[in-house]
Amino acid sequence: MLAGISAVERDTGLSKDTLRMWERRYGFPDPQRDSLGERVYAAAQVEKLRVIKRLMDRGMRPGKLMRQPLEDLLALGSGSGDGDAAERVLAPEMHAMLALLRSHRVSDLRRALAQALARQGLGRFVTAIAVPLNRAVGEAWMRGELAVFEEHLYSESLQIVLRAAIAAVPQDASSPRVLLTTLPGEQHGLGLLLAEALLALEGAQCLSLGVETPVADIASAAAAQSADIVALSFSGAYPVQQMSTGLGELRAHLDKGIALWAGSAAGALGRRPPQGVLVLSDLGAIHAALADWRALHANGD
Amino acid sequence: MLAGISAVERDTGLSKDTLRMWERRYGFPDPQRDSLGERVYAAAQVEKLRVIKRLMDRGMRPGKLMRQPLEDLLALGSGSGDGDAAERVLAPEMHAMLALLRSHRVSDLRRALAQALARQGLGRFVTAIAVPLNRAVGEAWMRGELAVFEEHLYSESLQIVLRAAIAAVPQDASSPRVLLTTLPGEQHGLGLLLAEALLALEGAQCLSLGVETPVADIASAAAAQSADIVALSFSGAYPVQQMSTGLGELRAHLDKGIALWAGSAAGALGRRPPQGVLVLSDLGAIHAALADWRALHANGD
DNA sequence: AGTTCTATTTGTCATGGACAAAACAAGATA
DNA sequence: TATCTTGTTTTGTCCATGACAAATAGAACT
Repeated sequence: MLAGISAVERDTGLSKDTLRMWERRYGFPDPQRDSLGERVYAAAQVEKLRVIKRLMDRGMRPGKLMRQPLEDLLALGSGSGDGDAAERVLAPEMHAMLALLRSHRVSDLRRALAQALARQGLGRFVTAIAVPLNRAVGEAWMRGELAVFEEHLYSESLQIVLRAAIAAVPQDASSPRVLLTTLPGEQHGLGLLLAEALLALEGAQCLSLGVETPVADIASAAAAQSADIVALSFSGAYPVQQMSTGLGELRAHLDKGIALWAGSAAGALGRRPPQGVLVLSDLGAIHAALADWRALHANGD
Repeated sequence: MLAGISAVERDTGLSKDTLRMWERRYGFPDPQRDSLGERVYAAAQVEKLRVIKRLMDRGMRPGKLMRQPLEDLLALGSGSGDGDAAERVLAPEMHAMLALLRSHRVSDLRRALAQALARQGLGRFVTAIAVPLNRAVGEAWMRGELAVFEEHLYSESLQIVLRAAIAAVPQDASSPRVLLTTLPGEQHGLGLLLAEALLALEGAQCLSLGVETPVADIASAAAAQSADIVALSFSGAYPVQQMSTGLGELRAHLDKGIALWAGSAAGALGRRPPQGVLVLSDLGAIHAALADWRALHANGD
């Protein structure tokens, strides 16, 4: 269970440069060396690095995390939830779903998701089930209660259910036309799918490019499809600087008449949102944003 | 239209180290420097790097590609097809689809795909339409006839059609149970989806983990789901060494009774396939492989 | 409490050297 | 002719260290 620096980079998302720098500055990680003098990381250290990465995505700083033992880090992870109470109340069937996931009853999980969807409707399903479940899965992973492959199973199941639901929403030629994608480096597509579901439900005409579309190509696509809105999705793991730069560039490439929305759970961008970009800090904000857009473009634009 | 080394790494898939090394050895790329002495790549060079990368994925060596002008590289790309004749004959409606893609008629493209699927059946659709279309799209991209976002549109459309088709295949509790995924680093999920379609069609019970599952987790998942077969998909861009190492490791983690299949277009692995791994060089090989498996496990295992 | 300024923290980039693994070429052997 | 061995070239990754700007935290000040 030993990994070279390249594998660690793949598995943690931390660059080789960063790994070496941390070792130099903080003394962690502390890899062994093979006969060639190359770093060899023990599995436990890789695990700790993954936890640290996830905590950093929540805004914590590496210098303080680095020396703490793994246990304390895990405590940090579950303790800092700011909406726990609300979630626990909201979660009648969520726990059942988590249990299904833990016992690997995938088809039952998929069925439970589909049933919840049918019962509550797509809109409530997204905000009341999918979003809190996402967070719960992430936290369970960090506490070590969930293996990576279980996270994959969850992600796939939800994706299948959502895609089917989106396909079932009737698509008339209504406005606005929304182009959905993520910037290069953002491989997380679930948020995109959730946004697409809500938008489609509100009668917007959605077109998804999938993940990781270069800025110039987003602009081309928006022009070619005569989109009214370009909606980007960001996960907490996306570097703030890249987000800011990317949004600025895209805004410059994009026709003035096209709105640019950025959905991001990370609050960091909230302070200085680039001009001409609407930051939605929450999937729930989509409804209001769409209403605003429609009010502004009511005169048969 | 200038990019830092980090952006080039993202957009080309070439590591920073490789980019610097090429510059040192071959004199290309030849970036300008900003006021800080950092590399700044012109868009044309990034474009050429992308083409070179794709040619290398086909087995060509960088030393020879590097000094040739872009035009010659493009010629290499389209000329070296080894099945052109067959494809041109097979492609009655493929060209129509490509035309739809080029004119950005996405909903029409999706409809055309769905119609072809309904007419020919899932099996023939995959081998006679999806696979050659994949290749055609890739080549068109390399000739500069297709923008990145058009490739994304294509990929999304095909994915939606395929997922719907797979969901429509009745899933009884028949054997074998197949677990599908890709190794870390392989983000290309279309091949996986195509394989899943064919397997589901043959009555196998498919469970996909999506892309990039760590080796240890694949093994855990296979055990938890009591899979009979683990099927991995590799694109041409996947490093041969990583493929070989990964397959070997996975084979070691996996129970002896579980078969390990690797679908790879790259022939490079064909020479030295790791022991206990069945290499399928072609989606068409799935049928035979499954028949073999069933023959071996006929006695109600 | 809010704002400006300074100090610290942190990630990324550059350089140049080293080396193994892969690919290739050539010669030897069956 | 085809296959195997062996030497050579090509190629990517890794290492160490130094430098610096951008982000953040903390302090001083209005």
